[in-house]
Amino acid sequence: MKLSRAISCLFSINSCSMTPTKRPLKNLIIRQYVKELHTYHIRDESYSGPVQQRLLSLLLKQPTRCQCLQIHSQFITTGLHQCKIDNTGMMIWNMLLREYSLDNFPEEALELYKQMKETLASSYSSSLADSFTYSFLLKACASSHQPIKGNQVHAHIFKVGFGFHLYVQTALVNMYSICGCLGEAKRVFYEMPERNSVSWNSMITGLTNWGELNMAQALFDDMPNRTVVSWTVMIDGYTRMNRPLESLIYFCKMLVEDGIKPNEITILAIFPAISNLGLLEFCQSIHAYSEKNGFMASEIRITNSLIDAYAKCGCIESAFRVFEEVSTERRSLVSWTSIISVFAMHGMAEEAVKWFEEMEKIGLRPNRITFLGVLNACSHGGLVNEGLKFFYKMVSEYGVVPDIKHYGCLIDMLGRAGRLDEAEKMVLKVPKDVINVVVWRILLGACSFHGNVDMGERVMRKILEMERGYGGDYVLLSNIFSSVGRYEDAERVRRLMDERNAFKIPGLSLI
DNA sequence: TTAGGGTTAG
Repeated sequence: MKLSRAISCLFSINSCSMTPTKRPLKNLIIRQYVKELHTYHIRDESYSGPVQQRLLSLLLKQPTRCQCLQIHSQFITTGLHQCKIDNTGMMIWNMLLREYSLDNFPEEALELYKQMKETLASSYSSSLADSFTYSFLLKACASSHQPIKGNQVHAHIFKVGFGFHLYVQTALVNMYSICGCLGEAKRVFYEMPERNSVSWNSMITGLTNWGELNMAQALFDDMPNRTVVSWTVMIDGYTRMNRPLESLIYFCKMLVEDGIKPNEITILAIFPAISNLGLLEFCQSIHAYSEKNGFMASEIRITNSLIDAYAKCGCIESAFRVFEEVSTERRSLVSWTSIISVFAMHGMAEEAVKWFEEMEKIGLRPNRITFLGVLNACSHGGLVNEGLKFFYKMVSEYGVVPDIKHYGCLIDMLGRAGRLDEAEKMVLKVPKDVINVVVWRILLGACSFHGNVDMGERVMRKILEMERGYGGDYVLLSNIFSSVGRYEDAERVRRLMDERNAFKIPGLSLI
Protein backbone atom coordinates (compact mmCIF):
# COMPACT_ATOMS: atom_id res chain seq x y z
CA MET A 1 0.00 0.00 0.00
CA LYS A 2 1.34 3.42 -0.93
CA LEU A 3 1.68 6.04 1.79
CA SER A 4 -0.92 8.38 0.25
CA ARG A 5 -3.43 5.54 -0.06
CA ALA A 6 -2.80 4.46 3.54
CA ILE A 7 -3.34 8.03 4.75
CA SER A 8 -6.62 8.43 2.88
CA CYS A 9 -7.89 5.05 4.19
CA LEU A 10 -6.85 6.01 7.68
CA PHE A 11 -8.67 9.33 7.69
CA SER A 12 -11.79 8.09 5.94
CA ILE A 13 -12.09 5.37 8.60
CA ASN A 14 -11.41 7.84 11.35
CA SER A 15 -14.16 10.20 10.20
CA CYS A 16 -16.91 7.57 10.48
CA SER A 17 -18.15 6.16 13.76
CA MET A 18 -15.84 3.55 15.22
CA THR A 19 -17.83 0.40 15.94
CA PRO A 20 -15.99 -2.52 17.54
CA THR A 21 -16.11 -4.45 14.27
CA LYS A 22 -14.26 -1.68 12.46
CA ARG A 23 -11.54 -1.32 15.06
CA PRO A 24 -9.37 -4.27 13.90
CA LEU A 25 -9.55 -2.90 10.35
CA LYS A 26 -8.37 0.49 11.57
CA ASN A 27 -5.54 -1.10 13.52
CA LEU A 28 -4.51 -3.03 10.42
CA ILE A 29 -4.40 0.18 8.38
CA ILE A 30 -2.43 1.95 11.11
CA ARG A 31 0.08 -0.93 11.11
CA GLN A 32 0.41 -0.73 7.32
CA TYR A 33 0.79 3.02 7.54
CA VAL A 34 3.56 2.86 10.13
CA LYS A 35 5.33 0.21 8.06
CA GLU A 36 5.24 2.56 5.07
CA LEU A 37 6.67 5.35 7.19
CA HIS A 38 9.52 3.11 8.24
CA THR A 39 10.59 2.67 4.63
CA TYR A 40 10.30 6.34 3.75
CA HIS A 41 13.64 7.99 2.98
CA ILE A 42 14.37 11.56 2.04
CA ARG A 43 17.53 13.57 2.09
CA ASP A 44 16.67 17.06 3.30
CA GLU A 45 19.03 18.00 6.06
CA SER A 46 18.07 21.64 6.58
CA TYR A 47 17.86 22.52 10.25
CA SER A 48 14.27 23.06 11.40
CA GLY A 49 14.47 23.60 15.14
CA PRO A 50 11.14 25.46 15.62
CA VAL A 51 9.21 22.76 13.73
CA GLN A 52 10.74 20.12 15.98
CA GLN A 53 9.67 22.14 19.00
CA ARG A 54 6.14 22.35 17.67
CA LEU A 55 5.97 18.59 17.05
CA LEU A 56 7.31 17.88 20.51
CA SER A 57 4.88 20.18 22.27
CA LEU A 58 2.03 18.47 20.37
CA LEU A 59 3.33 15.07 21.51
CA LEU A 60 3.50 16.23 25.11
CA LYS A 61 -0.18 17.18 25.06
CA GLN A 62 -1.30 13.54 24.99
CA PRO A 63 -2.32 13.37 21.34
CA THR A 64 -4.98 10.99 20.04
CA ARG A 65 -3.86 7.98 18.07
CA CYS A 66 -4.55 9.77 14.80
CA GLN A 67 -2.76 12.97 15.82
CA CYS A 68 0.21 10.86 16.85
CA LEU A 69 0.33 9.24 13.41
CA GLN A 70 0.18 12.68 11.81
CA ILE A 71 3.07 13.89 13.96
CA HIS A 72 5.07 10.75 13.21
CA SER A 73 4.34 11.19 9.54
CA GLN A 74 5.45 14.82 9.57
CA PHE A 75 8.61 13.97 11.50
CA ILE A 76 9.66 11.42 8.88
CA THR A 77 8.36 12.85 5.60
CA THR A 78 9.81 16.30 6.18
CA GLY A 79 13.18 14.76 6.95
CA LEU A 80 13.23 16.27 10.45
CA HIS A 81 14.30 12.96 11.90
CA GLN A 82 17.55 13.17 9.95
CA CYS A 83 18.40 16.67 11.12
CA LYS A 84 20.96 17.31 13.81
CA ILE A 85 19.56 15.45 16.81
CA ASP A 86 19.60 17.43 20.04
CA ASN A 87 17.54 16.76 23.14
CA THR A 88 14.34 17.82 21.38
CA GLY A 89 14.86 15.33 18.58
CA MET A 90 15.62 12.54 21.02
CA MET A 91 12.47 13.40 22.95
CA ILE A 92 10.35 13.24 19.80
CA TRP A 93 11.62 9.72 19.12
CA ASN A 94 11.00 8.75 22.73
CA MET A 95 7.51 10.22 22.88
CA LEU A 96 6.57 8.40 19.67
CA LEU A 97 7.93 5.18 21.19
CA ARG A 98 5.87 5.87 24.28
CA GLU A 99 2.68 6.42 22.32
CA TYR A 100 3.07 3.20 20.34
CA SER A 101 3.98 1.09 23.37
CA LEU A 102 1.14 2.46 25.52
CA ASP A 103 -1.41 2.44 22.74
CA ASN A 104 -1.21 -1.29 22.10
CA PHE A 105 1.08 -1.09 19.09
CA PRO A 106 4.15 -2.77 20.59
CA GLU A 107 5.38 -4.18 17.28
CA GLU A 108 5.36 -0.68 15.84
CA ALA A 109 7.29 0.58 18.87
CA LEU A 110 9.97 -2.05 18.34
CA GLU A 111 10.15 -1.22 14.61
CA LEU A 112 10.35 2.47 15.45
CA TYR A 113 13.33 1.79 17.72
CA LYS A 114 15.15 0.03 14.87
CA GLN A 115 14.52 2.99 12.59
CA MET A 116 15.56 5.39 15.34
CA LYS A 117 18.88 3.61 15.80
CA GLU A 118 19.65 3.50 12.08
CA THR A 119 18.72 7.14 11.59
CA LEU A 120 20.67 8.40 14.58
CA ALA A 121 23.72 6.33 13.59
CA SER A 122 23.83 8.09 10.22
CA SER A 123 23.22 11.60 11.64
CA TYR A 124 25.35 13.76 13.88
CA SER A 125 23.86 12.46 17.07
CA SER A 126 26.22 11.70 19.93
CA SER A 127 24.03 8.94 21.40
CA LEU A 128 21.56 6.53 19.88
CA ALA A 129 19.15 6.28 22.81
CA ASP A 130 18.79 7.19 26.47
CA SER A 131 17.28 5.62 29.59
CA PHE A 132 13.79 6.84 28.58
CA THR A 133 14.06 5.00 25.27
CA TYR A 134 14.73 1.70 27.03
CA SER A 135 11.93 2.19 29.56
CA PHE A 136 9.43 2.63 26.73
CA LEU A 137 10.91 -0.22 24.72
CA LEU A 138 10.59 -2.60 27.68
CA LYS A 139 7.01 -1.46 28.14
CA ALA A 140 6.35 -2.50 24.53
CA CYS A 141 7.90 -5.96 25.15
CA ALA A 142 5.81 -6.33 28.30
CA SER A 143 2.50 -5.34 26.72
CA SER A 144 3.05 -7.62 23.74
CA HIS A 145 4.15 -10.47 26.07
CA GLN A 146 7.41 -11.00 24.25
CA PRO A 147 9.94 -12.07 26.91
CA ILE A 148 12.42 -13.31 24.29
CA LYS A 149 12.47 -9.92 22.63
CA GLY A 150 12.59 -8.36 26.11
CA ASN A 151 15.58 -10.53 26.91
CA GLN A 152 17.36 -9.36 23.76
CA VAL A 153 16.63 -5.75 24.71
CA HIS A 154 18.01 -6.56 28.18
CA ALA A 155 21.31 -7.79 26.67
CA HIS A 156 21.45 -4.69 24.48
CA ILE A 157 20.81 -2.47 27.52
CA PHE A 158 23.89 -3.94 29.23
CA LYS A 159 25.95 -3.36 26.10
CA VAL A 160 25.02 0.32 25.90
CA GLY A 161 25.63 0.91 29.60
CA PHE A 162 22.15 1.22 31.11
CA GLY A 163 22.26 -2.16 32.89
CA PHE A 164 22.22 -0.60 36.37
CA HIS A 165 19.96 2.38 35.80
CA LEU A 166 17.17 2.55 38.42
CA TYR A 167 14.30 3.24 36.01
CA VAL A 168 15.54 0.83 33.36
CA GLN A 169 16.01 -1.97 35.88
CA THR A 170 12.57 -1.34 37.33
CA ALA A 171 11.12 -1.53 33.82
CA LEU A 172 13.01 -4.83 33.39
CA VAL A 173 11.55 -6.25 36.61
CA ASN A 174 8.13 -5.19 35.39
CA MET A 175 8.57 -6.64 31.89
CA TYR A 176 9.80 -10.02 33.20
CA SER A 177 7.01 -10.13 35.81
CA ILE A 178 4.27 -9.42 33.28
CA CYS A 179 5.69 -12.08 30.95
CA GLY A 180 5.74 -14.61 33.81
CA CYS A 181 9.56 -14.90 33.91
CA LEU A 182 9.70 -14.58 37.69
CA GLY A 183 13.23 -16.02 37.98
CA GLU A 184 14.61 -13.36 35.66
CA ALA A 185 12.57 -10.65 37.39
CA LYS A 186 13.97 -11.67 40.79
CA ARG A 187 17.51 -11.79 39.44
CA VAL A 188 17.26 -8.22 38.15
CA PHE A 189 15.56 -7.09 41.37
CA TYR A 190 18.27 -8.53 43.66
CA GLU A 191 21.06 -7.19 41.43
CA MET A 192 19.76 -3.62 41.66
CA PRO A 193 22.25 -1.31 43.38
CA GLU A 194 19.40 0.96 44.47
CA ARG A 195 15.63 0.45 44.54
CA ASN A 196 12.69 2.74 45.01
CA SER A 197 9.18 1.84 46.11
CA VAL A 198 8.15 1.33 42.48
CA SER A 199 10.85 -1.35 42.05
CA TRP A 200 9.57 -3.16 45.15
CA ASN A 201 5.95 -2.82 44.04
CA SER A 202 6.74 -4.16 40.57
CA MET A 203 8.38 -7.25 42.04
CA ILE A 204 5.58 -7.84 44.55
CA THR A 205 2.93 -7.39 41.83
CA GLY A 206 4.72 -9.94 39.65
CA LEU A 207 4.69 -12.46 42.50
CA THR A 208 1.02 -11.95 43.44
CA ASN A 209 -0.11 -12.06 39.80
CA TRP A 210 1.46 -15.49 39.38
CA GLY A 211 0.08 -16.84 42.66
CA GLU A 212 3.34 -16.64 44.66
CA LEU A 213 1.61 -15.03 47.64
CA ASN A 214 3.95 -16.29 50.34
CA MET A 215 7.00 -14.93 48.58
CA ALA A 216 5.15 -11.66 47.90
CA GLN A 217 4.25 -11.40 51.57
CA ALA A 218 7.86 -11.99 52.67
CA LEU A 219 9.06 -9.27 50.32
CA PHE A 220 6.26 -6.96 51.44
CA ASP A 221 7.35 -7.44 55.07
CA ASP A 222 10.96 -6.53 54.15
CA MET A 223 9.99 -3.49 52.15
CA PRO A 224 11.33 -0.25 53.66
CA ASN A 225 8.69 2.28 52.55
CA ARG A 226 5.34 0.73 51.78
CA THR A 227 2.98 2.88 49.76
CA VAL A 228 -0.74 2.67 49.09
CA VAL A 229 0.15 0.76 45.89
CA SER A 230 2.05 -1.91 47.89
CA TRP A 231 -0.93 -2.44 50.20
CA THR A 232 -3.41 -2.47 47.31
CA VAL A 233 -1.37 -5.14 45.52
CA MET A 234 -1.48 -7.40 48.60
CA ILE A 235 -5.19 -6.80 49.20
CA ASP A 236 -5.97 -7.58 45.56
CA GLY A 237 -3.66 -10.62 45.60
CA TYR A 238 -5.48 -12.20 48.55
CA THR A 239 -8.91 -11.44 47.08
CA ARG A 240 -7.97 -13.09 43.80
CA MET A 241 -6.70 -16.18 45.55
CA ASN A 242 -10.07 -16.41 47.25
CA ARG A 243 -8.70 -15.50 50.67
CA PRO A 244 -11.07 -12.62 51.54
CA LEU A 245 -10.38 -12.62 55.27
CA GLU A 246 -6.66 -11.99 54.82
CA SER A 247 -7.54 -9.32 52.28
CA LEU A 248 -9.62 -7.50 54.91
CA ILE A 249 -6.91 -7.94 57.55
CA TYR A 250 -4.42 -6.23 55.20
CA PHE A 251 -6.91 -3.44 54.60
CA CYS A 252 -7.25 -2.80 58.34
CA LYS A 253 -3.48 -3.09 58.93
CA MET A 254 -2.89 -0.51 56.21
CA LEU A 255 -4.99 2.00 58.14
CA VAL A 256 -3.76 1.13 61.63
CA GLU A 257 -0.08 0.14 61.22
CA ASP A 258 1.04 2.48 58.43
CA GLY A 259 -1.66 5.14 58.69
CA ILE A 260 -2.13 4.99 54.91
CA LYS A 261 -5.47 6.05 53.44
CA PRO A 262 -7.06 3.85 50.77
CA ASN A 263 -7.57 5.42 47.36
CA GLU A 264 -10.07 4.58 44.60
CA ILE A 265 -8.14 1.53 43.44
CA THR A 266 -7.81 0.13 46.96
CA ILE A 267 -11.56 0.53 47.40
CA LEU A 268 -12.22 -1.29 44.12
CA ALA A 269 -9.92 -4.11 45.23
CA ILE A 270 -11.62 -4.61 48.59
CA PHE A 271 -15.19 -5.03 47.28
CA PRO A 272 -14.97 -8.72 46.26
CA ALA A 273 -13.73 -9.60 49.77
CA ILE A 274 -16.66 -7.75 51.39
CA SER A 275 -19.17 -9.44 49.07
CA ASN A 276 -17.60 -12.83 49.61
CA LEU A 277 -17.98 -12.56 53.39
CA GLY A 278 -21.34 -10.73 53.20
CA LEU A 279 -20.19 -7.95 55.55
CA LEU A 280 -22.97 -5.38 55.24
CA GLU A 281 -21.57 -3.04 57.91
CA PHE A 282 -18.16 -3.00 56.23
CA CYS A 283 -19.90 -2.22 52.96
CA GLN A 284 -21.70 0.72 54.60
CA SER A 285 -18.42 2.07 56.02
CA ILE A 286 -16.73 1.87 52.62
CA HIS A 287 -19.76 3.62 51.11
CA ALA A 288 -19.50 6.47 53.63
CA TYR A 289 -15.72 6.75 53.15
CA SER A 290 -16.09 6.88 49.35
CA GLU A 291 -18.79 9.51 49.62
CA LYS A 292 -16.70 11.64 52.00
CA ASN A 293 -13.61 11.49 49.81
CA GLY A 294 -15.43 12.27 46.58
CA PHE A 295 -14.76 8.82 45.06
CA MET A 296 -18.44 8.29 44.26
CA ALA A 297 -18.44 11.45 42.18
CA SER A 298 -15.13 10.82 40.45
CA GLU A 299 -15.18 7.09 39.81
CA ILE A 300 -18.30 5.44 38.44
CA ARG A 301 -16.72 2.00 38.95
CA ILE A 302 -16.91 2.50 42.72
CA THR A 303 -20.63 3.19 42.44
CA ASN A 304 -21.07 0.11 40.23
CA SER A 305 -19.13 -2.12 42.63
CA LEU A 306 -21.13 -0.74 45.55
CA ILE A 307 -24.42 -1.69 43.84
CA ASP A 308 -23.13 -5.24 43.40
CA ALA A 309 -21.64 -5.48 46.91
CA TYR A 310 -24.81 -4.25 48.67
CA ALA A 311 -26.85 -6.85 46.79
CA LYS A 312 -24.39 -9.62 47.62
CA CYS A 313 -24.56 -8.59 51.28
CA GLY A 314 -28.32 -9.08 51.00
CA CYS A 315 -29.39 -5.44 50.98
CA ILE A 316 -31.23 -4.88 47.71
CA GLU A 317 -32.75 -1.58 48.93
CA SER A 318 -29.34 0.02 49.40
CA ALA A 319 -28.14 -1.37 46.06
CA PHE A 320 -31.09 0.22 44.29
CA ARG A 321 -30.73 3.50 46.22
CA VAL A 322 -27.11 3.80 45.09
CA PHE A 323 -28.19 3.18 41.49
CA GLU A 324 -31.03 5.71 41.71
CA GLU A 325 -28.76 8.41 43.10
CA VAL A 326 -26.59 8.35 39.97
CA SER A 327 -27.79 10.65 37.20
CA THR A 328 -28.74 9.00 33.91
CA GLU A 329 -25.85 10.72 32.13
CA ARG A 330 -23.31 9.27 34.55
CA ARG A 331 -24.64 5.72 34.48
CA SER A 332 -22.38 3.47 32.45
CA LEU A 333 -23.39 0.21 30.77
CA VAL A 334 -21.87 -1.55 33.80
CA SER A 335 -24.17 0.41 36.16
CA TRP A 336 -27.21 -0.79 34.23
CA THR A 337 -25.88 -4.34 33.95
CA SER A 338 -25.21 -4.34 37.70
CA ILE A 339 -28.74 -3.30 38.69
CA ILE A 340 -30.31 -5.80 36.23
CA SER A 341 -28.10 -8.61 37.62
CA VAL A 342 -28.90 -7.52 41.18
CA PHE A 343 -32.63 -7.95 40.54
CA ALA A 344 -31.92 -11.28 38.82
CA MET A 345 -29.85 -12.42 41.82
CA HIS A 346 -32.79 -11.70 44.14
CA GLY A 347 -35.39 -13.36 41.91
CA MET A 348 -37.05 -10.05 40.98
CA ALA A 349 -37.55 -10.85 37.31
CA GLU A 350 -40.11 -8.13 36.46
CA GLU A 351 -37.87 -5.43 37.92
CA ALA A 352 -34.88 -6.74 35.95
CA VAL A 353 -36.88 -6.68 32.71
CA LYS A 354 -38.23 -3.22 33.49
CA TRP A 355 -34.74 -1.75 33.98
CA PHE A 356 -33.43 -3.55 30.92
CA GLU A 357 -36.12 -1.80 28.90
CA GLU A 358 -35.35 1.55 30.57
CA MET A 359 -31.75 1.11 29.53
CA GLU A 360 -32.72 0.41 25.93
CA LYS A 361 -34.95 3.52 25.94
CA ILE A 362 -31.99 5.80 26.53
CA GLY A 363 -30.18 4.18 23.62
CA LEU A 364 -27.53 2.13 25.43
CA ARG A 365 -26.54 -1.10 23.68
CA PRO A 366 -26.57 -4.08 26.06
CA ASN A 367 -23.60 -6.44 25.84
CA ARG A 368 -23.29 -10.20 26.52
CA ILE A 369 -23.10 -9.67 30.31
CA THR A 370 -26.24 -7.48 30.34
CA PHE A 371 -28.10 -10.21 28.47
CA LEU A 372 -26.78 -12.83 30.86
CA GLY A 373 -28.31 -10.80 33.69
CA VAL A 374 -31.73 -10.44 32.12
CA LEU A 375 -31.79 -14.10 30.97
CA ASN A 376 -30.89 -15.18 34.48
CA ALA A 377 -33.74 -13.09 35.83
CA CYS A 378 -36.21 -14.66 33.38
CA SER A 379 -34.93 -18.12 34.27
CA HIS A 380 -35.33 -17.65 38.03
CA GLY A 381 -38.62 -15.76 37.72
CA GLY A 382 -40.28 -18.24 35.34
CA LEU A 383 -40.62 -15.64 32.54
CA VAL A 384 -39.94 -18.23 29.86
CA ASN A 385 -41.42 -16.54 26.80
CA GLU A 386 -39.79 -13.22 27.70
CA GLY A 387 -36.47 -15.02 28.15
CA LEU A 388 -36.73 -16.61 24.71
CA LYS A 389 -37.56 -13.20 23.21
CA PHE A 390 -34.49 -11.66 24.87
CA PHE A 391 -32.30 -14.47 23.57
CA TYR A 392 -33.47 -13.98 19.97
CA LYS A 393 -33.20 -10.23 20.34
CA MET A 394 -29.61 -10.60 21.57
CA VAL A 395 -28.65 -12.61 18.49
CA SER A 396 -30.66 -10.90 15.76
CA GLU A 397 -30.84 -7.29 16.91
CA TYR A 398 -27.58 -6.83 18.78
CA GLY A 399 -25.40 -9.40 16.98
CA VAL A 400 -24.13 -10.92 20.24
CA VAL A 401 -22.86 -14.48 19.70
CA PRO A 402 -24.27 -16.57 22.56
CA ASP A 403 -21.70 -18.34 24.69
CA ILE A 404 -22.15 -21.43 26.83
CA LYS A 405 -23.48 -19.41 29.78
CA HIS A 406 -26.32 -17.95 27.69
CA TYR A 407 -27.26 -21.41 26.47
CA GLY A 408 -27.00 -22.80 30.01
CA CYS A 409 -29.32 -20.08 31.28
CA LEU A 410 -31.90 -20.74 28.61
CA ILE A 411 -31.81 -24.52 29.05
CA ASP A 412 -32.20 -24.06 32.79
CA MET A 413 -35.15 -21.73 32.18
CA LEU A 414 -36.96 -24.17 29.85
CA GLY A 415 -36.12 -27.09 32.14
CA ARG A 416 -37.45 -25.39 35.28
CA ALA A 417 -40.69 -24.56 33.47
CA GLY A 418 -41.09 -28.23 32.50
CA ARG A 419 -40.64 -27.49 28.78
CA LEU A 420 -38.22 -30.40 28.54
CA ASP A 421 -38.55 -31.14 24.83
CA GLU A 422 -37.66 -27.56 23.95
CA ALA A 423 -34.79 -27.68 26.44
CA GLU A 424 -33.42 -30.83 24.82
CA LYS A 425 -33.75 -29.27 21.34
CA MET A 426 -31.86 -26.25 22.62
CA VAL A 427 -29.00 -28.42 23.97
CA LEU A 428 -28.75 -30.14 20.60
CA LYS A 429 -28.52 -26.70 18.94
CA VAL A 430 -25.49 -25.60 21.02
CA PRO A 431 -22.49 -25.38 18.65
CA LYS A 432 -19.98 -28.22 19.01
CA ASP A 433 -17.08 -25.92 19.81
CA VAL A 434 -18.75 -24.43 22.91
CA ILE A 435 -20.82 -27.31 24.32
CA ASN A 436 -19.77 -28.82 27.63
CA VAL A 437 -21.04 -31.40 30.10
CA VAL A 438 -22.60 -28.71 32.32
CA VAL A 439 -25.51 -27.95 29.94
CA TRP A 440 -26.38 -31.67 29.75
CA ARG A 441 -26.18 -31.80 33.54
CA ILE A 442 -28.66 -28.89 33.79
CA LEU A 443 -31.05 -30.87 31.59
CA LEU A 444 -30.55 -33.99 33.73
CA GLY A 445 -31.46 -31.93 36.79
CA ALA A 446 -34.67 -30.81 35.06
CA CYS A 447 -35.48 -34.44 34.09
CA SER A 448 -35.05 -35.43 37.72
CA PHE A 449 -37.25 -32.58 38.98
CA HIS A 450 -40.03 -33.38 36.49
CA GLY A 451 -39.60 -37.17 36.65
CA ASN A 452 -38.92 -37.70 32.93
CA VAL A 453 -37.30 -41.15 32.86
CA ASP A 454 -36.81 -41.63 29.11
CA MET A 455 -35.11 -38.30 28.57
CA GLY A 456 -33.12 -38.78 31.81
CA GLU A 457 -31.64 -42.03 30.49
CA ARG A 458 -30.90 -40.44 27.10
CA VAL A 459 -29.21 -37.46 28.70
CA MET A 460 -27.21 -39.66 31.06
CA ARG A 461 -25.80 -41.60 28.08
CA LYS A 462 -24.60 -38.29 26.59
CA ILE A 463 -23.05 -37.26 29.90
CA LEU A 464 -21.20 -40.54 30.27
CA GLU A 465 -19.73 -40.12 26.78
CA MET A 466 -18.18 -36.86 28.00
CA GLU A 467 -17.36 -37.53 31.68
CA ARG A 468 -17.76 -40.61 33.88
CA GLY A 469 -16.48 -39.63 37.27
CA TYR A 470 -19.07 -37.14 38.61
CA GLY A 471 -21.11 -38.86 41.29
CA GLY A 472 -23.92 -36.31 41.24
CA ASP A 473 -25.06 -37.48 37.79
CA TYR A 474 -25.50 -41.10 38.97
CA VAL A 475 -27.43 -39.94 42.02
CA LEU A 476 -29.80 -37.86 39.87
CA LEU A 477 -30.51 -40.74 37.47
CA SER A 478 -30.96 -43.13 40.37
CA ASN A 479 -33.44 -40.68 41.92
CA ILE A 480 -35.35 -40.44 38.64
CA PHE A 481 -35.77 -44.25 38.63
CA SER A 482 -36.77 -44.34 42.30
CA SER A 483 -39.40 -41.62 41.80
CA VAL A 484 -41.29 -43.82 39.33
CA GLY A 485 -40.81 -46.98 41.40
CA ARG A 486 -38.09 -48.56 39.24
CA TYR A 487 -36.01 -49.50 42.27
CA GLU A 488 -33.96 -52.20 40.51
CA ASP A 489 -32.78 -49.69 37.91
CA ALA A 490 -32.02 -47.22 40.68
CA GLU A 491 -29.95 -49.88 42.45
CA ARG A 492 -28.12 -50.73 39.19
CA VAL A 493 -27.11 -47.09 38.71
CA ARG A 494 -25.83 -46.88 42.32
CA ARG A 495 -23.75 -50.05 41.76
CA LEU A 496 -22.34 -48.59 38.52
CA MET A 497 -21.40 -45.50 40.49
CA ASP A 498 -19.42 -47.62 43.01
CA GLU A 499 -17.74 -49.68 40.29
CA ARG A 500 -16.55 -46.51 38.60
CA ASN A 501 -15.37 -44.97 41.86
CA ALA A 502 -17.61 -41.95 41.31
CA PHE A 503 -18.19 -40.22 44.65
CA LYS A 504 -20.82 -37.79 45.78
CA ILE A 505 -20.18 -35.80 48.94
CA PRO A 506 -23.53 -35.35 50.74
CA GLY A 507 -24.61 -31.71 50.79
CA LEU A 508 -25.18 -29.86 54.05
CA SER A 509 -26.73 -26.58 55.01
CA LEU A 510 -26.08 -24.33 57.98
CA ILE A 511 -29.58 -22.88 57.80
C1' DT B 1 15.20 31.21 26.76
C1' DT B 2 14.20 26.80 28.95
C1' DA B 3 11.94 22.69 30.25
C1' DG B 4 9.72 19.11 28.89
C1' DG B 5 9.33 12.68 28.57
C1' DG B 6 10.01 7.37 32.32
C1' DT B 7 9.01 2.48 36.17
C1' DT B 8 4.02 0.15 40.20
C1' DA B 9 -1.98 -1.38 41.88
C1' DG B 10 -7.59 -1.78 38.55
